[in-house]
Amino acid sequence: MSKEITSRAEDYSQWYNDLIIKGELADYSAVRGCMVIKPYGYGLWENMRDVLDRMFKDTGHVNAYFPIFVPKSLFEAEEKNAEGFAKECAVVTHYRLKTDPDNKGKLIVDPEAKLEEELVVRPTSEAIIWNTYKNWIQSYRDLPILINQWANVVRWEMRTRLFLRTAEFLWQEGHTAHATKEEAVEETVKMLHVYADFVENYMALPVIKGVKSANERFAGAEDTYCIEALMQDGKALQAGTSHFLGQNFAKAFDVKFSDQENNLDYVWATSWGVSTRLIGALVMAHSDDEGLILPPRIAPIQVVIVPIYKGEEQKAMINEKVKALMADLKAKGIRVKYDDADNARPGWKFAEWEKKGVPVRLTFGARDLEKGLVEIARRDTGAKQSEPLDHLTDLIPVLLEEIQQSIFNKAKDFRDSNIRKVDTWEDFIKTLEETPGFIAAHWDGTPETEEKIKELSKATIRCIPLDNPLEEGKCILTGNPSKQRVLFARAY
RNA sequence: AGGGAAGUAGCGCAGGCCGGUAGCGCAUCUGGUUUGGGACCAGGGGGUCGCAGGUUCGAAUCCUGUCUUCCCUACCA
Repeated sequence: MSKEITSRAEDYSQWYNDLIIKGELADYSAVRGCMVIKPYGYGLWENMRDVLDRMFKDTGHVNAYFPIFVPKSLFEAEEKNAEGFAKECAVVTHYRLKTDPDNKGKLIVDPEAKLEEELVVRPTSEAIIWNTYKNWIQSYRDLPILINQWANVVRWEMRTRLFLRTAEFLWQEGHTAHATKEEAVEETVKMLHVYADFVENYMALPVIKGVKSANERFAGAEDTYCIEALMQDGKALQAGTSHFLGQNFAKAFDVKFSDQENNLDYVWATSWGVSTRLIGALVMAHSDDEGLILPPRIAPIQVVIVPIYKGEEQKAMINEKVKALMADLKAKGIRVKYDDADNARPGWKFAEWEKKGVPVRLTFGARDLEKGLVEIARRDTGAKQSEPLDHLTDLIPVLLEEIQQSIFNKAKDFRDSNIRKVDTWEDFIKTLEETPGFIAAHWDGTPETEEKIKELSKATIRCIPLDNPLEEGKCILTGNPSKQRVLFARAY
């Protein structure tokens, strides 16, 4: 936990925003609620995307692309889904502008160019995709369809936050169609595990896998599975979701298939997605007051080299040694950057790369090099040590892995020490105020009680963990009998 | 939508109560000296003070209206 972080939300907000802006990940744009992802931040997203894409393909999926516009009539076909998103849709109503007759040089929307049917800018793609699948599926031989799409979506949120909740965001959405319920459920759970694998092993962020309660379920889903992560201020963040959609979309879009016995039945569906919100999770979970801390496996730059020299002669000597090392490191697949800009001093560069969270910094100083040494600094711990130049090629890959593990362990220790069992309402409120984090508590299983708890405490049920042990108990609010604890937290 | 705050140089802010030619820090540009943890000196450029009215000899400042943004509630990957 960062020494400057207080429990006050606005301080934490400020800290978070500064990290992202000063770390060069993203910035606010001219468009309300939308962000500009800068090259460094986009590089991070690309690395995450590449790993996920490989995982999707390894589990049998292929990529495709569907339109950004969804005709309103298609959008409203699955009622619950449409209702769930209706409040936050951007809608295209016209297709042309014209010069304002009263004010030359200005444009107005041409009232003559009103669309016959409005187009919804996709907040998610189930509607357009299932309308398409209808034409692709006739027989069990056409199944399963295992498609993923990398896309942008728009959700017109009232309140926005860089990466966590922007009006437009980038994501992937998988949409699969299956012949049986069992196969669809299996797919839903399989993809949840893919997400957990990615977030834990690449983003170094421990997650809890679970199922959402009815209140928190995706609009139009039968079951929503999720991974939940804990941020440094003790609030939870939903890091990814995988939905079992049952036959809801198949029924809404009339997607039927003939099975092997020639029976006609509706298709079973899943959808699953993670977004650029993951970058927000990464920032909030690992950073400190000096800036970002990026896990080596997805960091855009894994090693940065800063030279320190006096005069051209030393500079040339250092350049030569750096060039040789860089060639070796690149041959091992390590992303390395040489910061040889001569308009900034070393101290400036150190601070700058620390803000950007580069896992390892090498300082090539003329003084050390005379002894054949190079200083290695770890971003995660701040530790510095000098090592012989000729050992670096072997040492750095090992060090990067060690840092990856170390960041994960730190986050896991924090998470584990902030899951608390609570049995009374008084303790529940007190724990939320004094030591925020996950709270494992009994709940009577009714949506009404969940709603009441949310109203009174601002805490929601984050999930019912997958491997949750059964345990007799009493609901913390109503005292009614309960068979298991569920995880509560205040959330982003 | 309800409650609170703010709009002044690219960024961050002061000035406002008490009207009198627009200020500071960072950034930027020029020249020079520097380089082992955000260098220093000197000089320069950049603003119709959110917008529209009003009061006044004179408005960043006072008054009225208006727009925008942020924070707290509601919604949400």
